[in-house]
Amino acid sequence: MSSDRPVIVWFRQDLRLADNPALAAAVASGRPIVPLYILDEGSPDLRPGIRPLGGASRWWLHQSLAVLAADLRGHGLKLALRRGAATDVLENLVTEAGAGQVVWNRCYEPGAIARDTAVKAMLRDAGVAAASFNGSLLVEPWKIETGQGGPYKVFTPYWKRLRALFQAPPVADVPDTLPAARDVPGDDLDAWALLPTTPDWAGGLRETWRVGEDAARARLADFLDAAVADYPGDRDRPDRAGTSRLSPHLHFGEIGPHQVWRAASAAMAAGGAVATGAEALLRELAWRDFNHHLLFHFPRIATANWRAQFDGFPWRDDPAALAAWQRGQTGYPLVDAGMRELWHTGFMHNRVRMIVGSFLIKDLMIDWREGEAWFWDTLVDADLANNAGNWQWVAGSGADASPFFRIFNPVTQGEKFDPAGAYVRRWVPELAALPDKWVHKPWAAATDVLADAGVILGETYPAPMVDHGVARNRALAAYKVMRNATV
DNA sequence: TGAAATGTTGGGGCG
DNA sequence: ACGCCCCAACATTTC
Repeated sequence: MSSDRPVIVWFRQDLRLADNPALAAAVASGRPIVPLYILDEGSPDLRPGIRPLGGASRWWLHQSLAVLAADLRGHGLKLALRRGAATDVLENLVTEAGAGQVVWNRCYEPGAIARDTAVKAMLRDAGVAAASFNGSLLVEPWKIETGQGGPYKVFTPYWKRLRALFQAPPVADVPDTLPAARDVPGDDLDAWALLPTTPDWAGGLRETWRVGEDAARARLADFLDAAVADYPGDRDRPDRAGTSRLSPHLHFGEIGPHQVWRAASAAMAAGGAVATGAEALLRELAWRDFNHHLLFHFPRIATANWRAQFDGFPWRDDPAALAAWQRGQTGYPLVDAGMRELWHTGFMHNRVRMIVGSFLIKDLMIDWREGEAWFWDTLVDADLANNAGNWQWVAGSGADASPFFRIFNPVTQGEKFDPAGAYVRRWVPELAALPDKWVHKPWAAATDVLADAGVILGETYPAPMVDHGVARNRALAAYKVMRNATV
C-alpha cells in the first residue's frame, strides 16, 4: 500500500478543520485527501440505536455541512456527500477512490459504536487501513475510572478526578495545506432535503444562529471576552445573555472540547472573577463528558430509567396536556416562555430547561421520555447522551440525579431568576403589559389590572392548566406509592 | 442546580 | 417593668 493512495477523512460529529485529530493524521500521512460525510439515515435495520435526526438538528447539519464544504473548497478540496449505510458507502468509495486508509474521530453512542465496529471490520477485510481518534471528548469514557476500578456514577468525584488528571493536549490549528485527491462524485447537499420547506419553520433559527467552525470559535472568544466573569450568576438568568451557547457547536464538533478547555484555562490566568467563571464553564464541559461516560458504560439509560423503581411510576397518558406543554400554552408564563423560545430558536436557556422539565414530569406527571423526544426534535443541540442524562436528572430517575421531590415552582423560579419578567415578556408577548408583580402569575392579578394589560385569561392567554400546589401534592403522593411498592 | 411545612428566636406593641 | 402576643426572619425538617 503506497502512500500516494488517498486517505478518506470521514467527518461525522467533528465538522471542523482545526483541532481535528483525524484530519491532522491524514495530513501527516502525506496522502491526498478525500473528505467525506455520510448521511446514514433511511436504513434503520442497518443502524440499530441510531435515531433519525430531529428537525432542528437537520437544519443545523445542513448549515454546518455547507460551511465545512466551503472551508474545504477554500483549501482546494471537495467534500463528498453520500447517503446510505456507512459500511456500504465506505466499501464503495474505497474502491472508487483507490483509498489506502480511512480515518475518523470517534463517536460514543451505542448505535454509532456498533456502526463503526462494522466499518472497521469491513475495512480490515478489504485490506484498507483504518484509524480513529478522540476529537470530541476531554477524556474518553474508558480512560477514567473510580478507585474501585469501575465507571463513575456520581458527578462530583468524576469531576475531581477529571480535574486532577486531565491535561489538554496541544490543539492543532487549521492545516496550512491539504493535499487534494481526485474529486469523487457525491450528492448535492440540497438534495438531502435537510431544510424544512412546507412550512419553513426555520426563520427563528436563521435569526438566532451563525453556524460553522468560524462562528463557533467567535462565540467562544466573545464569551471569554465579555460574559465569563459574570457566568456563575448570570448562567441562571434567562433574562440575560450569560451562557456560552456553545452546545450545538460542540455537538456537531464545530469546536472541540479541548479547544474550549485550552481557551478557558488561558483565561483563568487572569485570576479573579474571570477565573471563577472559566472554572464554572469547565465544570459544565465536564458534565458533557460525564453524560457520555454514563451512556457509554450504561447504554440502556438512553431510553430506560437508571433507577428501575421508576418503571413503576404511574405516568399519565395525556396527549392534550403534552401538546399544551409543547406549544407553550400551559398558563404558567415561565414554562410557556421556555417552550416558545425552544420552538422559535431551537434552544432553551438551561435553567428554564430544568423548570419546563420539572413541570412536564411532576406537575403533569408525563413520562420524561416524552419530553426527551420533543427536545430531540426541536433542539439544535440535541445530543443523545446529554438529552437523556439531563432528563433523567430532572426526573430523579438518573444515576446522580436531582431528588424527585425537588419540584420547581414556576412562579418562584420566575420571580427569582427573571425578576422583571423580561424573558417572559419576550417570549409571551400577550403578557408584556402586565406589571412585574403579576407577570409570572397573571391568574392572581385583579381583573382591572388584567384589563389594563389587555389580558383575558382563557382567551388571550390560558388559565393555568393545573394548580401547582395540587399538582405538586399529587406527584409527591405518587412518588411515595412508588417508593413503598419497591422497597 | 427546591419548596413548603414546621420550629425557633427576638424585637416591639400593648395592656 | 413585666408578661404576653404577634409576627417577621431565620433555621430545620420533610417530601
